[in-house]
Amino acid sequence: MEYNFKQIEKDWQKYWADNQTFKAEQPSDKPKYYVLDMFPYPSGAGLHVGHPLGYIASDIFARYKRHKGFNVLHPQGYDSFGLPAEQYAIQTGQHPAETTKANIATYRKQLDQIGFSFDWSREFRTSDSSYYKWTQWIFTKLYDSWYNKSSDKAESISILVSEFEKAGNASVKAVCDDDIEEFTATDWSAFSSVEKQQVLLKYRLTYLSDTEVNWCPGLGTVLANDEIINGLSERGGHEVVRKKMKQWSMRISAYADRLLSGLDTIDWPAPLKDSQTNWIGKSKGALVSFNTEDNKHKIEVFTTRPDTIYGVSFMVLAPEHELVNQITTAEQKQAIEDYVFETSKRSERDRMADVKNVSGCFTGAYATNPFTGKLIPIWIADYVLAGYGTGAIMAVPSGDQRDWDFATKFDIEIPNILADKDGNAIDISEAAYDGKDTFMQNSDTLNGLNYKKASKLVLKEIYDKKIGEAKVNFRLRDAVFSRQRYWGEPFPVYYKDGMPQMIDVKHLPIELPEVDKYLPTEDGAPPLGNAENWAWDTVNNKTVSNSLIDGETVFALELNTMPGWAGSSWYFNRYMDSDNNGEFVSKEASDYWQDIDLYIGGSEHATGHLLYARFWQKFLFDLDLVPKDEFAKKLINQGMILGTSAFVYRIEGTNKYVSKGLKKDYKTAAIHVDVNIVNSSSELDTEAFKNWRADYKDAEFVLEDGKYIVGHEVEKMSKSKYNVVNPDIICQQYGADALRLFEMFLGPLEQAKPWQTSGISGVYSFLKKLWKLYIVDGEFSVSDEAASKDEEKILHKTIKKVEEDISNFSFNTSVSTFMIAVNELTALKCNKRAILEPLSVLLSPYAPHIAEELWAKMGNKDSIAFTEFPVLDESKLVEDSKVYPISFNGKMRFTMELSLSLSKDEIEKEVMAHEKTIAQLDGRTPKKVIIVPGKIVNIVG
RNA sequence: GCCUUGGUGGCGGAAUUGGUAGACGCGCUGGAUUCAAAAUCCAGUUCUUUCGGGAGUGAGGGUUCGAUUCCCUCCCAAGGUACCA
Repeated sequence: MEYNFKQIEKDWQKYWADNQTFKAEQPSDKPKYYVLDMFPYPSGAGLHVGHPLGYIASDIFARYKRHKGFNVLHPQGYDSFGLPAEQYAIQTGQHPAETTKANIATYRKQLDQIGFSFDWSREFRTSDSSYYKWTQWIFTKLYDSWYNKSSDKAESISILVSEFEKAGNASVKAVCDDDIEEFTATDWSAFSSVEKQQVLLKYRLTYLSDTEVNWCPGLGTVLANDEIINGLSERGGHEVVRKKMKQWSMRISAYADRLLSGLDTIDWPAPLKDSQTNWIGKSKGALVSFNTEDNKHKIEVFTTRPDTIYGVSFMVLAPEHELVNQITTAEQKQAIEDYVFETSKRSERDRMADVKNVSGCFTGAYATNPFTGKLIPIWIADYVLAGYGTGAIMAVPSGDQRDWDFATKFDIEIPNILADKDGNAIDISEAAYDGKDTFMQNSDTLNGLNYKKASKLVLKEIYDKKIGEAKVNFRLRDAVFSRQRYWGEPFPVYYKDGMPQMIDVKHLPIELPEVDKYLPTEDGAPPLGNAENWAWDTVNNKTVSNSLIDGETVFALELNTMPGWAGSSWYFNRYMDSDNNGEFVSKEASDYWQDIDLYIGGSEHATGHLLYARFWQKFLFDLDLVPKDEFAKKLINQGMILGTSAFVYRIEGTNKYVSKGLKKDYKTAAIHVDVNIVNSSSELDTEAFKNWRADYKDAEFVLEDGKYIVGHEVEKMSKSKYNVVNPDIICQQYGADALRLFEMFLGPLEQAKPWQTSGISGVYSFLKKLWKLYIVDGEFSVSDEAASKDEEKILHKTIKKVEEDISNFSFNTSVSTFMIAVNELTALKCNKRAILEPLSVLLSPYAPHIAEELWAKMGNKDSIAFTEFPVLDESKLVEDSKVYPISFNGKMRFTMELSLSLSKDEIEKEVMAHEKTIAQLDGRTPKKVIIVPGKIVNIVG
């Protein structure tokens, strides 16, 4: 009767699959609970031990909630569109769909052997046309919508059209392009069809525009800001340059305020909320116009410190600013052109590399400070960004370090407008002072006022002078939604007279066409330009050969595809009703499931997926298509599991390797070595090393004590560092239950922690010990005897801790609790059903296979999965009492912690039992015992 | 620079209304069992010590009878972010 985990795990996985044990009920009278993992992109490398961490945690919670009587939705699927499959296709010619299919098969096999309680009947892939049909549909909905600032929500574009017909656009308050001219109802009706479409495009929530994009020549595509790290592409590390292209964009800026305020309503980790807050970057300030000296031009600036306007001594425009050419004087023309050319040549990367370097060029023009009336020079400099604010600033060198640096370098005046509370000027000779705890000086009507009062007053004056207004500015820009890639959702869009037209939902999905090669075409069009049947027949409503394009009934289709985040921005809604062919999700399903109760995934999605998904959810909510405007109530970021890399030390210039302890005597280079040929005491298998790779065939070693000892370092788990541990091997050697317990035991869920395979022996021997509890004289046996007080105490202690831990997501300490319980029960030789049955239920979320097996062996018919969670009986918990002296109102008192279950008499007894201790502590004996609620007893000395 | 999180034995980590610091596991040491090994079981394992003790949760200070826990200053590490006006 050995603990045969291989057989047990195989049997129960089959049982769960055959019985569809974890299929969510629908409809159901039970309360719902929706637990979701961020779905994986199925990469070719398969899973390593780090990947299942979050899945194990969510699985524990899902199983726990089932025990608690909830109807649990715990689905899984795949985010299967993406760049790696496409890159592989470019290299090998293999269709991305094939690669993806094969990778998913591997993933599924790996996931299944860990014993997750996923409801696989709801599985889908974002690359399924039955799924992306609805991604395309949501796109058309966005296209058919605009953002009404008056009602603060998205509305149908037809409402906007009827408004235009009635009264033009003067009274329309919308989030839209900023280059819109006013028109009346008469103007509107006079517009041609194409003109009308052009106007409407500026209002739609998804729109076409010439956008300056991050073009990555290495990948042949456009990247979003969050796909760029330090000026290089996240994938591949290729250079990224700025380029103008006609692109679809998402008007996420319309939701900036709601995305910000919505954060207060959800239970997400603080760092994640902070990074979204930063990303949205709301800043309150003012728009102020400065006239040029000749009064011909107005330069509008955005500032968060309008109170410092008396300290403005120059202005700076971004080199790309549209007024640069118009205001530059003849003498400065050449210098300015040179400077603009220089900056445009510099890549983002160069610009970031020398942030410290102050550069700029004088335009020769002057503007008037509207408050002081003084003339101030207008410069251009690349520290002012065209894309933020108005692309121009009023420079206050006394209060802004960059302005101070600039003024110092180019010898511009630095007027001091800042004083302390006593009216003494603040020293700005060495650096600017950017604190807000100052009082104004040399500022006319603002003198002596603090930051708050001065800001308020100056805003009023700006408004009265009609030179500006208060303004809230966001860093968040509209998201570019076009990718020049093959392996993504095609747009449901064709072009008529150069204007985009949506294809009706009736004719969706527009399926991804076949192409012979996955690279951009010769003339630089996206890969879909290679497709031969990529035209839209508006009579028969189907895709047809490009040769039939006539501009009358057959039109060219959009060649771009959607970005990776399109499919992942709404998928959580689809699991609620994944087989529905008529709707993206039915009203009944979304009314029942509502939103995700617990969402688990990595923090790397903070400003990508998690922001876009919130945006789409709010949009769908505005259209009354989903019941909640935030899609996930609670979110947990699981920490990464790091690999422990191993190193050998090659003596420089040789093929000789020195053991770690002796390396200080040599000049060495550390080289990664496969962790699989190193044993648990850091000893290298030198023969395996020689056979590992051809270069090491003739390797020689300098040993210490006859062994080669490797060095270790904790790093991210990755193939190239040879530190990847495959869960398959762990499952083979120790079983899925041991893997699950160990991953939880490693440390707090949200924290990064290193993997050490040797540590798994602890949880493995725990499982063996548990199994042995049931074996008496070689036979499986449980006793029906009543449990003793000690045994009950062990059980209830465990119930209490495990339940607390699960609700706090501290799964790591539960594992310790189980170990302690089993050690104690082993010492008592307890094989009583009254203890072991509830213990199995407690353990089942963590180690479901062994729990089910023992549950069945104890003679229970139904699966343990739906058995009620054991209820805590506090009276069984008799803890030892503790005595502490405390001081209260000057008198010496004592505090004593007693078990809750004790009666008044028992408390008296306990107190008297501690009399001696108390006397020792304070030299007195207690006179009176005061019992207060809870477990504290005050004893007045 | 800014924001966030964290800093406890050889290692991963326990310890919250402030109350016996180091649970549990790994590793290590000794023992039992074995022809031997594996497995298993038992004991020990923060440091230091003249065996009475003493010190100890990144450093320093504060509050308190009592601080890993609360407050202040600083140091270090990890993650995010950045010419954002």
